[in-house]
Amino acid sequence: MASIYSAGSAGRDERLLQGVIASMPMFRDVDRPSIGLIASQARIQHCRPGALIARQGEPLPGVIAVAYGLAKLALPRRRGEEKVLRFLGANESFGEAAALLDRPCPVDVVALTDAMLAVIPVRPLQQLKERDSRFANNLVRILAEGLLSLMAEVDANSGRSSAQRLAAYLDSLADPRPGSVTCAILLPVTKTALAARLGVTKETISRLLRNLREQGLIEMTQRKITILDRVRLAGIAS
Amino acid sequence: MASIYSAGSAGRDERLLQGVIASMPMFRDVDRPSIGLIASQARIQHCRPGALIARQGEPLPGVIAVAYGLAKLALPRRRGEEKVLRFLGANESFGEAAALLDRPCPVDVVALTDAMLAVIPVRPLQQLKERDSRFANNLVRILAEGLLSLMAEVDANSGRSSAQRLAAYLDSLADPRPGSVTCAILLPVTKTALAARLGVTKETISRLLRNLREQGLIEMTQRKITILDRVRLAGIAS
DNA sequence: CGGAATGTTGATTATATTCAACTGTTGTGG
DNA sequence: CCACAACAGTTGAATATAATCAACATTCCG
Repeated sequence: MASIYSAGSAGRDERLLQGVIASMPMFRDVDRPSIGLIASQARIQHCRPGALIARQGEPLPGVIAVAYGLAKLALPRRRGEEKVLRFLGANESFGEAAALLDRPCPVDVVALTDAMLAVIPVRPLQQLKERDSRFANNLVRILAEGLLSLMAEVDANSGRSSAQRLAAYLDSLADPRPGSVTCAILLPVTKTALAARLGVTKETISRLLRNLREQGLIEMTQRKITILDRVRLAGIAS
Repeated sequence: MASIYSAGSAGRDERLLQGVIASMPMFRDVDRPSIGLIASQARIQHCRPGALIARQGEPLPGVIAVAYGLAKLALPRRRGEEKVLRFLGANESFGEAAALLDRPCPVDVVALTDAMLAVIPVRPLQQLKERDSRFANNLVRILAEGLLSLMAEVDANSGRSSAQRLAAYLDSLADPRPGSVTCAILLPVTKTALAARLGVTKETISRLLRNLREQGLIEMTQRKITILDRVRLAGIAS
């Protein structure tokens, strides 16, 4: 098992850090000097797939921003299983709530691909929050959005069958244009990871996808899935 | 079915409002004049059990603070069923996130007992947030806490059997002193509401409680439950 | 090439829901 | 105060859903 300390190589390229940090929603409209001060205390971290970026229950090294690559936020379950709460992609960040309250990390954070992260330590953020009302207001917005989207997540996953959750997920991956009848999508992660994301086993995902194929709703070649009847698919998601 | 407009009687007792509002964590250390200004735009609402205080998807009349009584936050499911996210008791509040972002209410809010609420309209709160950094910081704290506790909730409810969730719930109701072997607790709500809170049917709750009784872990007289073996109960919660 | 990771499939089992019937409790109006 | 309706809770039988177990196939990579 990978440890936090072997999660990957780290660096302090100031230019890179400023760029990554300045593009975070958190720092929107925050003045350059403040961003520079934060960047000067942050660090870059490169990760290989499977690297453990943060562990549930342990102190958070800081707010984690993904520059490129993909990670997952997961609740560990007994026997190496886990429930994936969400994926964390480029330009997304994690840990604001726990960092600001000095609470332990509520989830495991694990790299799914090669990834580059910026790790922004906690104290400078807490200080900036006190000093800069623009930043504080951004925090309010980000935390409120996080709360509502987590509620939406709970709403979507409770009281819906696994078939409905899968259909909804596939539909959400499809091109937002509703005009196209068929459309090709590429799963961003393995089917096993998708299963954990939907809260089911890989066996169940395999069977559900087979059903969709047998019903003529999709075609499938490994991670490439073609939606043949988006209307009926959306119907299943109900 | 009760409508929002028949949810109960409303009033504007200024003293009462100031007292209720000043005691909210949101307004801690906020100066009196600001609290007075907020209170002057808020209103008191009395509700009977079953009254619909806010409906999912509709605009929120404002942040809702409970002065006394009990309400539930619930995700409506098909056929009149629902998943209860949490109960809202005296001195708790709801709606900060949706109010600040001008988003529709993410859940149904329903009174479970006679209750008195303060309804604080959205605009004054948004304005105070811009003006008062103390208030903004309180908001950050409250939203971050809400986010973490919702995550803890998801953690507790996923991958645990209904028996484990019930045992954990009963244990959480018990007197925090770990010394006492047996202890009497009183369910704050009906068993049907408890079932919805734990995400199961009332039939399942009935059977689970019967099992606990048959195993000699609890005694039960209606809503009064006596825990006979707290250690084994905590063991079931695992 | 070979081994690890990923995915598939069938059989079996566990968990909780659904349906249906019934009992107990509570609050209200006659 | 009692009758009765509405609500809350119990119980058993049948059913649905997805997990688990076990075996095997496929793909990915070094």
